[in-house]
Amino acid sequence: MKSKATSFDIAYRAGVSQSTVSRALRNSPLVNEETRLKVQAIAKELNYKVDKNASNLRSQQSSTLALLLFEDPTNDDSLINPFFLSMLGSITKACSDKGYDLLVSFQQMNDDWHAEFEDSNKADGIILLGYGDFLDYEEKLIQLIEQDTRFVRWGADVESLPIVSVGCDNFHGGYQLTEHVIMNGRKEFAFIGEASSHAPEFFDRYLGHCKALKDHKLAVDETKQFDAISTEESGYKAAESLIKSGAKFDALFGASDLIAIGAMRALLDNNYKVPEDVAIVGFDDIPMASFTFPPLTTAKQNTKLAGELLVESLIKLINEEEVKTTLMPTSLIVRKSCGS
Amino acid sequence: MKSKATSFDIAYRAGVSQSTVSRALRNSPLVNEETRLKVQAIAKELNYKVDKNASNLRSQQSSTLALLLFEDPTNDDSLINPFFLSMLGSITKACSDKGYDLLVSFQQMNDDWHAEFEDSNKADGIILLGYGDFLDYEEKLIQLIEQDTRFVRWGADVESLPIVSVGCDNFHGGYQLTEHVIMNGRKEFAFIGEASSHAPEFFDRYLGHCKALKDHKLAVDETKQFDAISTEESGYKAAESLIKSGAKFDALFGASDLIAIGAMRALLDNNYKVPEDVAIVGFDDIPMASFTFPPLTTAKQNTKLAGELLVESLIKLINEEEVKTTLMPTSLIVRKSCGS
DNA sequence: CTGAAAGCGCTTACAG
DNA sequence: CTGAAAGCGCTTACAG
Repeated sequence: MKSKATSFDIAYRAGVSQSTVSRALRNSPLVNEETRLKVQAIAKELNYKVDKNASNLRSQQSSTLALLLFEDPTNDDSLINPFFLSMLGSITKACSDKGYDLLVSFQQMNDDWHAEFEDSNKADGIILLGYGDFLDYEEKLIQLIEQDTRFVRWGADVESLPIVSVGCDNFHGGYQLTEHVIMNGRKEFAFIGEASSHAPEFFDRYLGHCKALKDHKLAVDETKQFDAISTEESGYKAAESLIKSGAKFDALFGASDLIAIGAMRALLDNNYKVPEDVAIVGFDDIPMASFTFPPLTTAKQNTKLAGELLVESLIKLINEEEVKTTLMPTSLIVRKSCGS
Repeated sequence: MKSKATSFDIAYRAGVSQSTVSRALRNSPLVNEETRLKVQAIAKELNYKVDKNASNLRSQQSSTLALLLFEDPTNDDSLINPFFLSMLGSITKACSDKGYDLLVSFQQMNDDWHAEFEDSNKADGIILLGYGDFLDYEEKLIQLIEQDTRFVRWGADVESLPIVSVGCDNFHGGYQLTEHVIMNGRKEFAFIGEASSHAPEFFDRYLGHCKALKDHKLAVDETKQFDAISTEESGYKAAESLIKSGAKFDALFGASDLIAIGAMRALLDNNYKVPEDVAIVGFDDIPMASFTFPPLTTAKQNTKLAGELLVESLIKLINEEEVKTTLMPTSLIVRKSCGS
C-alpha cells in the first residue's frame, strides 16, 4: 500500500503553507481563488483525501450518524424484519443525501448499547430503530437522556420523556382499517398482536380498532385478542390458538403484515377461505403484502419519508435547532383480502 | 452536553500516568493487575469511552469496514433491490459478530466513489455490492486495484483481474433450474434478462440454461431471449415484448426473481395461466418469491452465508492473510410455478 | 511494570 | 489573504 499523501505534501508542491492547503481544500473564502485552484489541482493529482480521523479529532465532530438496529433476543438467527430493512434502506439514502456517513450496528435489546458510538466520538448522534419489549427499551432511553446523548427514535411518542420520535399515527391507522372492514359487512373481529404497554405501536392500533368498533356500535370482545410478536410464525401460532378457541369471527386484524401473513396461512391451512369466510388486514405494507393470495389490505407506513424525517430531525438536534416529534399519517391500501 | 472524560482525567484520579491508563484500558500485559483493575473501575465510573478518532489516527487503523452499495442510475428513487437489502442485513450482522463497525454508503455507478472511505482512513477495507453495467464497473475496479485499496466484492469471478470475489455458481443454478423445468415436460423456453458481458451473473445463468437445453437435445432459440435489468417493471415490459413477438413458449426463465415476478404479472394480465400455459422460474429466492401466485420456483442464493464470507474474506485481506475467491452453491427451491 | 515524550494529520485562533 | 503554532486525545517506542 502506497503511503498516503498528506496536506504537507500538497503544501510543499504548491509552495504554500499547510494551513493554506487546509483552507483551500475546505473552500474557505479566506483563500485566494488562484491559490485555491492550484491547491485543489494538486490534491486531485495526488489523489489526496482528507484524513477524517484527524479532522474529526481536531474539529470534534464527525459528520457521521449511527443507526442502532436492535431486536428482540428471541428471534436470533432469522432475517431482519422486512419493515425495518426498508427503513434501513431509506435512512441510508437520506444520510448520503445530507452528506453524512452512516454507521450501522445491530444490538440485542439486553446489550449495554447505550451511546457507545456517540461517546466514542464516532458519530454525532444516533438513530434508534427496533422492536422488543418497550418497558426494557424505556430504561435504555432514560440512560441515553441522562448522558445527554443526541438521538431520535422511530416509534410511538413517549409523552413522559423528552424524546424526539418519528412515528405513524397508529391509532388512526387501526381505526381506518377496521372501519373499512366494517363497511364490507364484517361484524366479528379477532385481533392478533400484543395489545399492552409492552408494545405501544400495536396497542395504539388496537385502541384505534376498538374505537372504530364502538363508533359503529359493534361489541369489543377481548377474548378474541391474541398476543403475537411481529413474525409470521408468531402470527401463525396465534391464529391457531384463535381457531382452537372456537370463537366466531369473520374478520381478522393482524397488528403487522407479518402477523397477518402468518395468520392467513394458518386460516388457509385450516380450510378457511379468505376473504369469503374471513377478511384479513395487516399493517405496514411491506413488499410481500401485495404478493400474498389474496393480496393483503393494509395501512402503509411511508418508510421513505420516515427515513428522511429521522435523519433530518437528528441533524437539527445536532445543530441545536428546535425539533418536534412527528406523527406521520398512514394510508389505507385496499387489496383483495377483505373481499372488495 | 457534559464534556467527555479523557484518559488524563482517569490518570489524575488513579494517580498514574496517562500512558498507563491507555495500557490498562487496552488490557496490555505490561500493566500490573491491580493498577489495571483500578483504572478500569474509574473508567467505568466516569463512563469513559476511548475516542476512536484519536486512537485511529494514532494507530492508523479503524476496525471499521465500509459497504459500498452502488446502483444503476436508472432506477433512482425506487427502493433497494430486496436481494441486496438482505445482503446488507447479513453483512451488518457478520460485522458486528467480528467486532467491526460498518459504514454504509450508496453510490451511483457514475460517481467518483473509488476508495473514498479507505483513503480517508475511515475504514480498513471495502465491500462492494451492486448492480449496473459491468463494463462501467470494471473500470472502477481497476482504479481500486491501482490504488492498492483492500476490497472484496459480491459477484461472478473476474478472471482477468486479481480480485477477491464471493459469488454464486450462476451457471450451475441456471442449469439446474432449466433441467427441472424440462423434467416437467416443457420444451420451448423464453429467457428474460440481459445475457452479455454487461451483466456477467445473468450471462452465466443464461449459459447454464443453454447448456441444459443442449444436454437434453432441445433447441436454443436466441430470438426468445429478451433483455431486462433486475426490476419487476423491466421484467413486465420484456415479457410484453415476448408476447407481442408471437413466439411460442411454454416456459419462461427470469434471470432474477424480480424479473420473473414482473413477467408473471404480464402473463397473467394477458390471460396466460401459470403454470398451466407457461412454467416460470426465477433466481435469488427473495422473500417475495414464496408469496407470488403461484409461488415461484427459483434458485436460492444464501445471503446469510454470503455476508459472512464477504466480511471474513475482507478481514483476512486486511490482515494480509491469503484469501481466495469463493463460489457458493445455489439450491433449487421447488414451488408451484412450474406445475409440479 | 511505569512515565515522559513524540507524533498521528488535521483545524483554527492569532498575528501579520 | 497567508503562515507559524498550538492542540484535538490517543498509542507506542524509549528509557528506566
